Amino acid sequence: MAISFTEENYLKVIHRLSEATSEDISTNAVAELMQTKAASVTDMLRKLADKGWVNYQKYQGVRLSAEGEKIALSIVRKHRLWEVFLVDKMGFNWDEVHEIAEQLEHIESDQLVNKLDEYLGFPKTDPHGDPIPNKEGVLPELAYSHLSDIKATKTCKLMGVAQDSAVFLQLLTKLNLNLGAKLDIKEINEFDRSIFVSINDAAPIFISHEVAKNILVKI
Amino acid sequence: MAISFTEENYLKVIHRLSEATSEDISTNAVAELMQTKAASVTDMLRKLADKGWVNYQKYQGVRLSAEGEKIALSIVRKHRLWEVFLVDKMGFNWDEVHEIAEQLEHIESDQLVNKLDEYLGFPKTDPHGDPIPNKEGVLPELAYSHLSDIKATKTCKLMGVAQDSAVFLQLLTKLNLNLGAKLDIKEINEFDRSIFVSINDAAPIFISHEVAKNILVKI
DNA sequence: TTAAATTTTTAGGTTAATCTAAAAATTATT
DNA sequence: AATAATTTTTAGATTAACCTAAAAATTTAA
Repeated sequence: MAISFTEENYLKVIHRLSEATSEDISTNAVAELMQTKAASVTDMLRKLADKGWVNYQKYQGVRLSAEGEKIALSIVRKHRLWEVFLVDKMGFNWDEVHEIAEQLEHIESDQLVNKLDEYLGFPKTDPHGDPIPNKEGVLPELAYSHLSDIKATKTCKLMGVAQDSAVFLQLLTKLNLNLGAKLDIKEINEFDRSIFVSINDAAPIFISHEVAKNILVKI
Repeated sequence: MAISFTEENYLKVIHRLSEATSEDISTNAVAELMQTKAASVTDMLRKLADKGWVNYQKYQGVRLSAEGEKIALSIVRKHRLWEVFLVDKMGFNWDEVHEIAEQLEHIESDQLVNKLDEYLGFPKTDPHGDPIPNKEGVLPELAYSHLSDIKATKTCKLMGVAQDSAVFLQLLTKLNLNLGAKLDIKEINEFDRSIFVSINDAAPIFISHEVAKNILVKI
């Protein structure tokens, strides 16, 4: 069935919200991420339900159907593969690719996506460490922790970020916090939950809880 | 000023029609290429004129303004660069890339286009031999002849095609008529204007006038 | 457990891009 | 040059995606 860019974006947003919870997704939550009004969301949810891509009962919130999930994952796959392309082949920085990938994710050609995947060497994650679904829509399992959840001084490796905003990514770059960086946690401060950490064996620095919450590490 | 995909497609079509003539372009001609109705075209032409991208007086036809020309050329540039990408990097055949490039040409990022151009080695033509405008919108001059216009037996080189349809391109591929092929014209038949020609020194074959009209050669 | 606050939906409109049918203008033909 | 044929425009609708304002349902709090 034909799908519009807008419908794709709704499915993507519902998918994103569903990853964080097992509850049904509220109209308002969708509205906020879609940067639109709740009334518009209600209209669209009814339409998506008619097409069989979501399960929706009014006042009860929404969740993706199996088919909706499949579509959402194919968009995520395209988004993340294009991000790899932009960074690895086009030479963009990791904080510059999100907006362009938002456009490229809507290009429709399974053949192209699969050729791109091959051309990039079947990457498992995008430049922010987010997992890339394979052709069948299966996400590789990556068991990462939020840096903020770590309770003891130890060594870990930066594997991803929980936020793609340019300001955040630029800050990380400035601090030398790139994908793969080695982190030696020296101290965890109870007072403000800041972390005193050495990055790639450099002199240790303080990292705020706010930043640590958005850093994913492998222990 | 913001521009929609549809507006971009109208400008592209008017540009294409303008290349073939110095006259103003008729509403019907635009309607045919846009696969829509004349009434819809009239509406859009008024809108494009309001935005300053075309000069349009009702009943008098339309032509691109300087600014409209600039936009159209930037779309052509993107379309053709993406076609090179699809053939050279993704491994598509020249008859498979048009539809995908129709989508990719609307991706908005000057930075991306220029990086792509560089990545591809600043190609002068696309996989069909069509010239690629540079960053400034200047088309390289390629003085090619239609094979059908050649009057005497001689040797020439296949430099491009005047049509991108998949059936035509697949026929050329079957006949070994690829970009760069050497053509030895052995005979030109007055009766049906067919051409007896040897391709890359193979045994000569007959090529119809209809096909010859759509082949561009360098003498 | 009722009232207050919040969330969600409905009702009624708007805009962009399209359509059909009819009217107006232009071009071609006798 | 008048009429016929064609092209183009106008008028009035339609659809997708959005909006605001008001009504209805749900949740929270007194």
